[in-house]
Amino acid sequence: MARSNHSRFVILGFLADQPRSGYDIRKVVEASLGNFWNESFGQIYPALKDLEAEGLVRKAEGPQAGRAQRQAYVITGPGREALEKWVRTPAGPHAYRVETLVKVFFAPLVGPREARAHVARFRAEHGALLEKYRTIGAHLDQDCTGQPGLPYWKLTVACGLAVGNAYLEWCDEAEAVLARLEAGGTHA
Amino acid sequence: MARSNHSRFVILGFLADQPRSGYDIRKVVEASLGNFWNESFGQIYPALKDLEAEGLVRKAEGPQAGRAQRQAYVITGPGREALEKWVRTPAGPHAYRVETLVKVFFAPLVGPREARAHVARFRAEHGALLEKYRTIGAHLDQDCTGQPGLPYWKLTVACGLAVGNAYLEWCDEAEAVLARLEAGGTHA
DNA sequence: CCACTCATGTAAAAAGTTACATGATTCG
DNA sequence: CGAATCATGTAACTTTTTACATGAGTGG
Repeated sequence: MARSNHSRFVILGFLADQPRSGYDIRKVVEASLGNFWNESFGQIYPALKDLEAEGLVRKAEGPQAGRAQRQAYVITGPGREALEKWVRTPAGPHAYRVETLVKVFFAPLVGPREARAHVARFRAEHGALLEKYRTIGAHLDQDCTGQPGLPYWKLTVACGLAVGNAYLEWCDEAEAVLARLEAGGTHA
Repeated sequence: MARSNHSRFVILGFLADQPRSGYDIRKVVEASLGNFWNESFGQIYPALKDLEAEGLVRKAEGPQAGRAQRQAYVITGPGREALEKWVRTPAGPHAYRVETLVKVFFAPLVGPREARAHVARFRAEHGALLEKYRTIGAHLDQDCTGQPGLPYWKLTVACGLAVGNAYLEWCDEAEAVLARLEAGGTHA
């Protein structure tokens, strides 16, 4: 089964919006796809080279805006076609690994106290994430008014909020269950 | 930063419960950690060899229950120690990649109709997942009554349910937004 | 001038998936 | 006996992370 190589298309996606350098792409991925996707330089720079070799992007000519070493890339016609094709393609199954849940699963080995610590950290993490999503949402409303992408982008933020809230509610439930176990139970 | 090599510990975790073969481990991971973790044979068999070389597990002796070729492994004292240490160690940041959200993010390129298709598939996927979690929850209640791990295991299922429901609710919201866009909007 | 950020890139390692090869056992 | 399942394992490949090396420009 041919692999889908998502990184390439994420890069193309941001070049479709405007010319950007590898460094720019990294930043914009972090700021917008944020916590449901990320790309490291180790992926971006080689991918840009490959994309150029295949004619899906080309180097922006002339003096670059900003710093001297900066090299922006521009998407090409075939690049746009490849991108749109990928966007239309059904997503693969949603695989996710949640280390915290695995540790809660095995927590009978170490007792409810340790499990509660995991839950507490998980709560802090997702609390912070929710804050971040709220900030992103506010920025979107301010900076992107009128842009056709806005409703789509807000939906992705809404998903982060919905799931983040679900995690926090689960933390409440877990905390209650584990506190009762710790109070009442005899454990190793 | 030394990597944590989670697979090893998941394997140890299931050997702590009872002796199992690589094949067994694969099955039990799928059945219990299910959709928030998975291990493939390509990870399990090499990992078992390594664990044995390090003295964290050993081969079960004598004729194996079940088939002839079956080779079960048993966790050792040091293995148990290493496992408990890992279970106590704080989980790393919760990284997750949601391909569907990336495609929704870039969907302005292809219009609301395509975005709705992504949402519909996402809904079907998570609907099925919720069913699975309910089944697992029911099995837990039936088969694991009285086992000390039960409340912990139920918590992991509860988390799957909470998040799955959040995804479904988001699908409703997304569907509504996109339907409005498709009806009213002029798009490329 | 020094520290910091901007910027590009490579090399190596780690992690994970997939496909394949092999053979035993069970069930119809 | 043939098909399906049980069972183990390897090799190749893809993907991703991490660490490192390098150097230019900016601000104090």
